[in-house]
Amino acid sequence: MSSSSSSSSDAPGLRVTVSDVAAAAGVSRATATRALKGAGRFAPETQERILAEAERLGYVPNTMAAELAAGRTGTVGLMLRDASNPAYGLLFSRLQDEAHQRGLDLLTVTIGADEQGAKQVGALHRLLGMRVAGLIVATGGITTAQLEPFADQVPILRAGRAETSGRIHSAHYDDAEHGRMLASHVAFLGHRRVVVLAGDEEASFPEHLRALAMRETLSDAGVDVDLVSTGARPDEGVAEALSRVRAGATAVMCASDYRQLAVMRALRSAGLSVPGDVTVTGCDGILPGADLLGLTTVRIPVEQVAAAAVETMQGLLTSESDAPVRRGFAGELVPGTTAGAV
Amino acid sequence: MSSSSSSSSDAPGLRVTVSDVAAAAGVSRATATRALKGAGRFAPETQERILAEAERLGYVPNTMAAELAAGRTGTVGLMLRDASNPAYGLLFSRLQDEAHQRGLDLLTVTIGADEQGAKQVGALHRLLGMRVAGLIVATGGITTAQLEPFADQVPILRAGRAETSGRIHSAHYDDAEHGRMLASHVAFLGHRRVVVLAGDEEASFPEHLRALAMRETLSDAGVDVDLVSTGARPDEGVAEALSRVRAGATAVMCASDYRQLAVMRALRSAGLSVPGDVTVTGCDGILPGADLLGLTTVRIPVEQVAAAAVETMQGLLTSESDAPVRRGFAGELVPGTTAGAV
DNA sequence: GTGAAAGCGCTAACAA
DNA sequence: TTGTTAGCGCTTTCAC
Repeated sequence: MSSSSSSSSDAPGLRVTVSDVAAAAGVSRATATRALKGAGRFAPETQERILAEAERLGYVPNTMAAELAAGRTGTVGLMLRDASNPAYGLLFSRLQDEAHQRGLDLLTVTIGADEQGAKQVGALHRLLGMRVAGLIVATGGITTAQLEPFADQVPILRAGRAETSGRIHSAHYDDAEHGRMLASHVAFLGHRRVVVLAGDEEASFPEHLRALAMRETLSDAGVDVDLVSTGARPDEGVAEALSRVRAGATAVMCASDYRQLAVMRALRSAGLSVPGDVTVTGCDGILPGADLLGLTTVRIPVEQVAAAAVETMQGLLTSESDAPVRRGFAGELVPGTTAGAV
Repeated sequence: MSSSSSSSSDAPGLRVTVSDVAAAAGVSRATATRALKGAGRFAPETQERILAEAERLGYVPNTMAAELAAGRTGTVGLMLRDASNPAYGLLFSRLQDEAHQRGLDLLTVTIGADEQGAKQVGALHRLLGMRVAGLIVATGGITTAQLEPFADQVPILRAGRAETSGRIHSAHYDDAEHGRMLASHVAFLGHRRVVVLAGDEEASFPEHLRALAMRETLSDAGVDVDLVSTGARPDEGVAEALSRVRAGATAVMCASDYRQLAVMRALRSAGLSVPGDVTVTGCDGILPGADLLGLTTVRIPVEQVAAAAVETMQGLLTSESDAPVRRGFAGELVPGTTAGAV
């Protein structure tokens, strides 16, 4: 069938190169390349033959070679925070979907939430080393300062959390608004003394933002606020919160659903009822089964943030606009059964 | 400071090449390469100088070029099922951790649970196109037949679900055992008529395995079994299950925690109490807050599977052994409050 | 210990 | 329409 020279039958798929395909089809490498990707000029019937040979040989184009030669990359790098947290898992999933729909390829590396700075930078370099066309950063573990040096060489967008640098774009949750929504709800329910439980700035910036907004909103409403700020682990500070409850607080506002779960556990073993004795709120709204638990929370707009992130990235990739893009999104209050009137 | 020729100051990091570094340090490309990666021969002080220049210029090695030239890849590809499911999110997270600890780099692509075959193959080719050194497949969406052609060119390991092909390795959950564990528990509690609710073979193979094992174990114990087999969506078949309960079944065994949640929702709105009126069980045990809901389930051994997967892959990468590796792991029964004695 | 040279597999002008 | 010719940035013998 084929009238080429020096082709080996029974070729091992991944070792097949364009040259092999070209030889098998009796054309030059250049023609094969063009026909294979359907760009440039070539005779339809030539293409047919080439495609057939490629298929027959099990040709899988070498992406690295292609991108190296072309001098550009078709992929966008994604740095993700540990996906064991469903909120990040979902964000990951949605980012993937959006990218896929828009024809962008995503290459993902993840970093544990608690990794050292060195590892974070390592992951960053791994992606940059592949010369990704753009970078989406969905982890708070990497700082603006670490990102900034590369900002004028490749578009960088932070997803999930707001950015302060003028050179880095973002599609983020409006966590301050989330805090306000929940705080208003609690104040409206008539609570006059409230504990706000959150990770500190270091441990979780989003939680920190939420907590600050809660405090402010509550204070403005004339509510007494006990701010308990702790580390990253959800059970930290729970005991402290409990003692404040015993001292008279009627509600515990948690900066995340994880903390809310931890508080509910503690309350349960302390024999206190929710919301009978204490009102509890969280934030995230991603947990499957949250409805059965009746969690009072805010459902964060993961889908919107993901869509905005990918859309913005695509815009940055095609246009040459320099203006920093910043888009914030607020979620929706989910009034559950864990919050009650005083 | 530097006595090189034709170097531009203020170089843009990602555009810096070894040649630039070499020139800046006054050595040849070859020497620079060696010193940079600390392999081969070079004078310690030369290396020092080269490293310093690299640092100063913000050199980020081009991975594609490196791997193309070297003819090998340092990364393992990971095909992941949609991480919005916490069980996969956690698996993802643990695989990452393990790989990281063992010095393997993971490159991830994900595919929605419901994607067409074409997209799955597209993702597979994307990874193979990068000439990954190995492939870990953590999605049921891709079939053995699609994988097999490549099995002798690159080690392939399936994570999570068992493999039947003799050329593909696996580290998987022992889902049949999970089914047995739960069924024994329910039989032990004295239920004599039980509904088993699961996705069919097509929709979810693991669920299918669990369900079959449940049915067999229950039957062997002399229990009447109503097998309700449906599609992938967790709420499918719930109405059917309910009607069987009304017809006398005292327990609903779900093949996943998601279904368990769906059943509990339905039961709640139907005014039936758990476990008073009906016993409900699930499987997965990954949901945060499952303890608060009192879910009766099996906690699948994600950590063990992830560790085995990466460990095995590393072995395959280094040794030349051909023997298929198959390792199955069973989880632990989590007796909750959703299952009661008759 | 260091450098020169020959590619890795592919793409992209430019000729033909 | 097709082929020729240079590379992309890096690695790696193999001489010096």
